[in-house]
Amino acid sequence: MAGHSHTHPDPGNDLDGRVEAVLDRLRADGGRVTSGRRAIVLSLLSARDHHVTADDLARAVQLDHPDLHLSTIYRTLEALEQLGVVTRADLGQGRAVYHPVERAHHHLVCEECGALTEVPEEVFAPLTDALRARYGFHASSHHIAVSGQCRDCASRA
Amino acid sequence: MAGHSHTHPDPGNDLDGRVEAVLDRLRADGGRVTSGRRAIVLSLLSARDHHVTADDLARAVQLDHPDLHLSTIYRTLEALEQLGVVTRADLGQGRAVYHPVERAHHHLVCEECGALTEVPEEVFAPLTDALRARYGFHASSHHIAVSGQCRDCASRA
DNA sequence: ATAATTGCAAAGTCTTTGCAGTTTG
DNA sequence: CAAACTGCAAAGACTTTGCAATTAT
Repeated sequence: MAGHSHTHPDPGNDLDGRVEAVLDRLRADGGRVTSGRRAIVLSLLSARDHHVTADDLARAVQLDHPDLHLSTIYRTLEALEQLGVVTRADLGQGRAVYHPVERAHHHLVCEECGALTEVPEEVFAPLTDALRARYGFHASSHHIAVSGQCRDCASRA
Repeated sequence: MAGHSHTHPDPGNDLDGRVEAVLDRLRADGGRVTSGRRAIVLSLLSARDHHVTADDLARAVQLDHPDLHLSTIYRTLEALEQLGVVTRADLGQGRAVYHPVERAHHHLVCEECGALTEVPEEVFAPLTDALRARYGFHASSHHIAVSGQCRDCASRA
């Protein structure tokens, strides 16, 4: 993403603006905005190419807000999820990752090395279409996790 | 409930024989066969159309073996999984279901009512082929859980 | 005999929840 | 001010593990 070179050294696209937009949605929903929440949203949006666990987020945010408790992270993530801002994807084993709702995608989880691969939704569309047609089942847009072996682990075997 | 043979070998398929076959594999692997393990295997194979959780299995087996502990179930399931006799499928939220390795299939998990739908592997084959071709990712045969809304819950919405 | 299995209790993960004190709008 | 958020501690669901006692082979 080539940056606009005028006055803002903003990475990619206007991060602060997007953060504020999310916070506004929170407010519009009757929620309050605290510095903790702002930090959480910022961290979440900054890492939009990564998937973060609640714990990842806690560690990141706690650099600046040492007292921000994990339970707050969970509660904030829950609020954001309800707003449709983030998606939670269960990877199995009780772990879940969160990420901003942008590109719809699914996940490949390597059972051996744990590697996470993102796959655009389109790849899954034929499947989800078939599930709807044949089973009446409406798959969630961001919640499919496929486990197996990643390329490296498979070739090593 | 048609289990009782008069004098026939079981019409559908010989359950006892299959149980013993599994137990033999256990022995062949250096394992021991206990009455608890036999009961677990029997219960597992009897319910092959159902998916059972470790807890389901415990409740079933404990009718006859009241002292059989949940940890034993888990350990036995782990052994059976290593033998390739059962598969464990993570459904998200830390829950897992086990079932004998027979028909390869995947799962649709309704986020609202929890309903579990089995889908034969063939339906997923185009997807898993694509994942292999495009990402080098080898999906496990029995481990895909798709969450979403089942037909009933979707129509109710 | 001896290595595997078992029950039990305890610990481990990840997540959720009840409360009382703080803060936001 | 009232409603919403927060930290804390505790609980919850599910699974794993260390041990000494038991049991299969």
